[in-house]
Amino acid sequence: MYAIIDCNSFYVSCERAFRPDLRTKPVVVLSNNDGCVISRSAEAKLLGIPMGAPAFKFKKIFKEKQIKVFSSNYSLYGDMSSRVMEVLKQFAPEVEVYSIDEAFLLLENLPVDIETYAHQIKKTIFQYTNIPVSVGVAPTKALSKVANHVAKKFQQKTKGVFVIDTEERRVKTLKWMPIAEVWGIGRGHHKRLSDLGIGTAYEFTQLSESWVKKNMSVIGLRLQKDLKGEATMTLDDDTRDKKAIATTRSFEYTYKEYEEVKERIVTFAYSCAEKLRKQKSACTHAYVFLRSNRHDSSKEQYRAGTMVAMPYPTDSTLVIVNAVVKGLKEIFKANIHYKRAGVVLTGLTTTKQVQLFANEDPKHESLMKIMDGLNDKFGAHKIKIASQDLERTWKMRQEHLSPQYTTKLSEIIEVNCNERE
DNA sequence: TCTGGGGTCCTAGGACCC
DNA sequence: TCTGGGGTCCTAGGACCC
Repeated sequence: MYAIIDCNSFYVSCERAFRPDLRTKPVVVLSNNDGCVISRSAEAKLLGIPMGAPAFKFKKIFKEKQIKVFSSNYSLYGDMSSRVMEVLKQFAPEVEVYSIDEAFLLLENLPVDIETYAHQIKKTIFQYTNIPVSVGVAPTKALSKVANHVAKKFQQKTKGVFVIDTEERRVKTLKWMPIAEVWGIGRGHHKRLSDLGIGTAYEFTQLSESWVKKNMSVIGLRLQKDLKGEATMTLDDDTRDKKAIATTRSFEYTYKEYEEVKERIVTFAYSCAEKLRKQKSACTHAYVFLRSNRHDSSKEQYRAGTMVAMPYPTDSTLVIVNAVVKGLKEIFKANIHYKRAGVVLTGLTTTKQVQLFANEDPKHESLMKIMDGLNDKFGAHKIKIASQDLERTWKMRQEHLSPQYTTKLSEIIEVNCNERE
């Protein structure tokens, strides 16, 4: 049987873990730049705050309804996530970390019945991390996601755990499950299916395989089989390397000048190259893109992107920066108000393969080692290259940031003192 | 004033090869 | 009458996920 463990309102729960006073209050967490709502507590949901709500439009409501607002604090969430995953590893030999707040477990040879075991998992995670989770258990991954949806939806009744372990229960659950909520059904597929009169997951399982294959590709077909109870997906090995590495951002303001945009692009490339070396990969291509503000129709709209090839597979910040600047020159257009830009590295290979080519100036490798070492020791972005603005680091609006409870020593001491008080 | 960011996989179609 | 056919690789774009 597969279990999926999913943290409830994860970012909000991370903030609450260190603020017990907020445990029953409405809380939301905002995206980068304090742009829109990306996590809501149950209380905030009840007050009608939708997912993705633009913060500036809801400012008044936040105040009126006394909703506590946080800027996103990714180092905190990342750290809390690893703690949750560590606890999970005690419960199953195989764990697939599926996202920052979810993991699949393969459950076999259990000491107790499966539902009791699922409750034990939930209880232990809360005990060790203060993070509430929901658990769905079923014979296939897609069905376990359905079970998890039920556990979340009927929290009182299920106590956060739902198991699909009989054919009768599978059918009953799928007949209730709205097709739009099924894992793997997005907007496009939902539209196509509802045009056909399909409203529930069960009706979807009754469609002919040829129709599903034709209209939803082999992915849709796999999903259909999985929902029928025939497992087509196994646990993924989550140690495998990424196939693309991206750094993309919206800006706090719009930029018009080439030099300003270039400085941002260089910083994005720098950050990508760092991530690249961390997973010991090299890249062959970089994609650079620019966008105007799509919400501002009074200004000229512009979007452009280009793929640039590296002279050889590389992990050197200097080579990558040169390449993306070349790409930027191709797509930069004057008199545009730029709001968003990004760099995506692709064609990733392991560094070992790269050494076969050995085209790179050998000095780069030792230089990169020193740069990474210094940034590691003295804090990210202390070492920069000449085309980066020395005054700034990331420049993001973060008006409601919580302290670095788990990763900064002074904060840890402070929290402990408060607890003692 | 003000609307996120980082990923995966699949398919169709073009370029190119023999 | 009749104007090949099979294959690979790459890329853009679309679908989806959290």
